[in-house]
This record gives sequence, structure tokens and C-alpha cells, in this order.
Amino acid sequence: MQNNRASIADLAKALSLSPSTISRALHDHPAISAATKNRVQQLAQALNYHPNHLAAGLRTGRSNLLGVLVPHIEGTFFASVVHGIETVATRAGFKVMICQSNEDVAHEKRNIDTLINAQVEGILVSLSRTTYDTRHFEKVHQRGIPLVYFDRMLETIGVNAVVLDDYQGAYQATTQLLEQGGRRIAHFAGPQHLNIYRNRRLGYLAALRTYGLVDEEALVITSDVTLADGAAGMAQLLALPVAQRPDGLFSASDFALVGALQALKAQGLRVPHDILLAGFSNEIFTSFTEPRLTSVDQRCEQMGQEAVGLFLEIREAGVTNFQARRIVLPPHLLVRESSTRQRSPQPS
Amino acid sequence: MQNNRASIADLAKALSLSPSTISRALHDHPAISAATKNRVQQLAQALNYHPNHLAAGLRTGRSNLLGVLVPHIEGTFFASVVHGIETVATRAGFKVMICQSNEDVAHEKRNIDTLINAQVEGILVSLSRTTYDTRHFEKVHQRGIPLVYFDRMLETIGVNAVVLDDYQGAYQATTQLLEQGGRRIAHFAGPQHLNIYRNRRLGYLAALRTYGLVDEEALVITSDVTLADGAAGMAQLLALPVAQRPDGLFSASDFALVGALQALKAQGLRVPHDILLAGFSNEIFTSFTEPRLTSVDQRCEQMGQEAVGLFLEIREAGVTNFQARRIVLPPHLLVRESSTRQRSPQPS
DNA sequence: ACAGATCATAAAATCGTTTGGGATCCTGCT
DNA sequence: AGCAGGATCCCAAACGATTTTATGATCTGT
Repeated sequence: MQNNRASIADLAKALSLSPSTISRALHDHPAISAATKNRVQQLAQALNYHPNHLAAGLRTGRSNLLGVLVPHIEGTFFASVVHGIETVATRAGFKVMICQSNEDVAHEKRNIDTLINAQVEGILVSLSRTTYDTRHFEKVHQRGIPLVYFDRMLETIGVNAVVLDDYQGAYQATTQLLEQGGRRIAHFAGPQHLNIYRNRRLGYLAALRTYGLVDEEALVITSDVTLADGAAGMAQLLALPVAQRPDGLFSASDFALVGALQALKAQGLRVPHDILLAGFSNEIFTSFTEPRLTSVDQRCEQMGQEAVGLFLEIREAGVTNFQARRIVLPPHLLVRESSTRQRSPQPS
Repeated sequence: MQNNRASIADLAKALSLSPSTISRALHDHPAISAATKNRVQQLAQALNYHPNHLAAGLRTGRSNLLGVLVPHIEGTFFASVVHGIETVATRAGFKVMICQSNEDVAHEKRNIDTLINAQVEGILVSLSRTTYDTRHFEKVHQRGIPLVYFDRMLETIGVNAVVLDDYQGAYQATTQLLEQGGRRIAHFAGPQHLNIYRNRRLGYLAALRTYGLVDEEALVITSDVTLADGAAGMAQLLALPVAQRPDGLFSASDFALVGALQALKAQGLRVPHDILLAGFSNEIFTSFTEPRLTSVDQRCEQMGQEAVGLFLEIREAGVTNFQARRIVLPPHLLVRESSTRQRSPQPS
């Protein structure tokens, strides 16, 4: 039982051929006779030969590795994006290396080095919540490694990215609340240096304006939009004088929305009767709560697929020639009970 | 702007040193003077030098890569395990390569080849639902690559594994339902060729026996325990003559449990008043439903950490010397409203 | 029968790093 | 003066695959 892996040289020796012939035979090179190819491939099977990708990568300069850097993979969104990435990347012959930054920019920096060291041929990244500048990505550019942002990013120009139309999604969700009679719509906003949360807030504000409403500072609560933040935020809103309390809430995160829902129930308030709710991400559990929660679907898998597609395009064109491009995916509002009343009032 | 990455040879040329000295300087080798080390490290910084891990791996025979193969990473469980794996692996200097089998054994086979080709130094695997034999893992052994199963596996002997004590968890959960007065406890069982689902069923049966009850075939429903399966299963149970209907349900999966809950609500039945519920995995959404669902926590992160630990041990001892070992983690029952009635009856 | 084309294979260089075995130069001791 | 031995550094051979450039053998047509 040979514990040690067989190499091309071993095959060559066993068949009295040269290593180059073995290599070509395995790659179905036209200059090799069918008979030889057969002999080689059969022996390869028999000896359980697997090419050493480190060696091949070293020689060819290709690692066939695609790096993915996400804040975390817990929760539906990133897990699904990664799934989409994996599907397309595998089809294109790439292996995927996944790193998590744990929402920590220092970790993110280290991960970038790790990926560069691993000789990845491209990096798909969604920024951590604590990332305020992207200088640590410059070395990626310097090395000529294609970089594609997805979902969370900072700059708005000159970078390749695949994003959801968060503005539009927020606009639709908020409009739904307004159509159902909400007039004092609160908003749980996420960290505003991140495009997604900024755009969700802007979409929310735009929807209010369309209905001739003005935004009230007290109704917009900015946080990290975790479950706990949502509960705290709702407590804060409920502490307002009765006349100032919201009759609707659009949260930039489903987690915060669940927190809010729990806080509301604890106070004996009813959804959607007393307050209309809508969230963002279409997390799996939005269908499990009572009532089920209206949310904006983010086309997670498609986002991952498009990101890989963009990477392949850049690679094809050459990273220096490529005109930076941004792909914007349309959101999809899923209306559920949390934002549905029987009557359907008109816009003012 | 040098697009091209700097190599050790470049550094050597620039400093009129030999490549070997550069290499040693970068590795803080004692035979190199502090002055030289400084010069080298500074230039490395300046030139944005990153070692080529392909070359290093080729030379040393170490890739610093750890392969992970899971059925999927959607949902709390595997995502958390992977998180635990990543934390410990990174600390030990390993990069993690994650593959998903999509619950498909053919995919799983291909993934194994991918990981072997990538020269991973070890593989941590949780089997797909459609895996009935593990012949495709033999080549892993042949190549002397340490293999550690976690959670889902087939064989019960001679392999390294980290598993939860599913039997115990199921026993506890079922006992909780019995303590709360349930006497006709149904069970949603998963595919019985997988250790976890088999053990959960056995634990369930054991708890029944402890209470002097016998299992009824009609109350055990075997499926893939998805949400839809759960809804269908509950519909089946509710179609039984009233006297034969269950007053409790222990599901091997939280997803199926939610399906059941939804089916119950659709019929106007109340939980826990009409039927007691308990599930498995402590998925995040079990706290979001109404009522919140009792579930068995699986120590996901710890499982990942232990798996890496076991891998490191095997590696240390040498894969051929190592006496196969199994680590069994204690489950932790989280009791929530779905299985709690006010009164606490005694065992019969 | 021979130039020239065609086919099948071989030799050798190469990718970037690591590492065992020297080589060189000093320092200090006898 | 001679020499041991430490301190520094260099040489060259790997690692396993790919690829450019050769080489020998077999045809082909005139």
C-alpha cells in the first residue's frame, strides 16, 4: 500500500516514458498516440494518481483558486451568496477559498494576506462592518489580482461590484407600509458608511417624500441592527409620547425587526394592527414568526453567480484593460402579514 | 507600478544576497545577522513581497490547507461548525477550503478529488444525506491524508469522529415531553442510514420505554425532515382517529418541527396546550416562533474546534500510528414554551 | 533513393521556495 | 603564529508539473 502519492515521474518510470509524455497524455495532447494515452490513463487510475496542483500552479502561474471574503457565513444571506459563488466557480474550474472577517477590519486585513499568499486568482469581497477604508485592498490591485465587491462596499466609483438596488428595495418596502395606511414610519438604519445601509435609508426617505411626509429624527434609529439592537430600538420608540409613536417600521435588517417584534409583543402591542413591519434580507425565519414578516429579497445566489461572472470577465479582458463595472440587481419585495391590513388606502 | 509579484530572487538581487539568505532572513533563522534581517524585511515590505505558497508548499510538502466538506452551509448548524473550524485552524496556521456536497453523493465524490488535488493536509467531512457507503474516501486513506468525520457519518468503528451524543439529546428531549404530561409522543425521524438520525430515534424510543410506554408505528414518520416534510407529517398525524393522535412530538429536525407547527396552527390547534413540541439543532429561528420551540443544542462551534483538534493530533502522531478515536459531545436541552405546561406530572 | 513532411517521444529549462552542506571571515585562546 | 569555533552567508539540489525545443523514426511523392 503506497502511502506516498504517485508522481508523474513514477508513471514515467513504470511505463518507460518521459515525464513530458505523461503530462501530455493526461492532458489529451494531440501529439500523443491514442495507445499511449490509454496506457498512461489506466496506470494513473491504478496508482491512484492525482496531479499536484501546487506544482502545476507554480509552473503555470495559475492556482485555480478563487478567494471569497465575507463578514460571516451565519445567516441566510452570505451562506446563499457563497453557495451561488461555489456553483459557478466550480463549473469554471475554480476552487473556492472562504474567509470570514467576523465583522472585524483587522481580521479582514489578515485574511487578505492569507488569500494573496495562497495565490488566489481573484478575490470576491463583502466588507466587514468595521471597515471604514479600503487601503488594505491596494496590495491586491498592485499584484494585479481581480477584485470584485459584492453587497457591502465603500467606494462608489472605479471598482467592480455586484450589488442589490437597496435604494429601490427600501423604497418599495416603505411604500408598502405607506399604502397600508402607515403615516409615521420609523426606520432602523445600519452603519451609514456602508453603501447598503445608506441606500436603504435613502430609499426610505424618498418613499416618505413621495407621500408628502417629512422624516422625523426621532423615528430613525441607527445601530448595528442586531436582534438586541432591534429590541432596544423599539423600546426607545415606545418610550415616545403616544402621539409621536410610529405606526410602521422599516428595518434595514430582519434580525433587528424580530427584536422589535419581540419588544412589541412584550408590551402587548399587535402586528400589523398597531404597527406595520417590514424588513430586509428575507431571512428564512421571516416566514416562521407570527405574523410572518414582510421583507425584501436580495437575490443571494444570483449575486454570487454574477460576482463570479464579473471576475471571469475581468480575468478574460486583463485586469488593467477592464473598464470597472457595477452590476445592480433588482430587489423583490415579499409582502407578508406584518405589513398587510385589510383596507388599502390611497396615497395622499 | 510593478504589476508582477516580487520573488525571493528579486529581493536577493536588489540586496546582493543569495536567495537562501533571503529565505532564512524572512523566517528569522538564527544564522542570519540582525542587520541583514532588518534590511530584508524592510525591502520585503517596500516591494510588497508575499511568499508564494505554491512554491513553498511544493518544496516542503506542506500546503497548509485543511479541507472541509459539508452537505451545505445554509442554516445555523454547519455554518457554526465551519466557523469553529476556521477559528482553530487559522490559529494553527491552516487555511480552510470549504466544499459543499449539496446533499448529493456524486458531488461529494468530486469534492473529494478536488480536495486531494489541492493537496490538503487533512479533510473534515460530514456526509451528505445520499451517501450510503464511503468507498470514495478510501483514496484519502491511501494517500495518508488524515480524515475526521463530524456529525454525520456511517461506520461506527475504526474512524476518527466528533459527534454529538444524539441518543442522549433525543432521550432528554423526549423525556421533557413525557415529564410535561405527554403520553402519545410522535417522532419525525430522518434518514436512518445516518448515525445522527438513527441515534435520535433510538434515544426517543429509550425514553418511551423508561416511561413504560411502547412505540407505535403510526407515530414514527420517517422523511428527509425538511419543513415541507414536517407539514406533511403533521397532516398525516392529524388524519389519525382522535384517540390515536399524538399529544407530543419530538422532531429530529427543527425545520420539520416548524412545518408541523404551521400545520397545527392551520388546524387551529394550540401549542403546547394541545400538543407538546421539541426539536433538534437549536436553529436560530426556534426562538422566533410562537411559541418558542424547545430544542437540543448541538455545540456547533465546539464540534468544529474538536474536529480540528483531532486532525492536529492525528497529524502529530502520524496517520498510520494513530489509534482511531471518537469524541462525543454532551448535548444541551433548551427548554422553551413549546414543551412547557404549568403542571409537572410524575413519571408513571 | 532522397528531401521533406509527419508523427511520437525525449531532454531540459522553468516556476519560487527550502535546506543540507559548505565556504569565508573574525575573534580569541594557547 | 596557529587554530578552533562561532557567526554569516552562498551554492546547488531538490519539489512535481508544464512547455519549449529537440530528436529519431516512419512515410510520401517523384
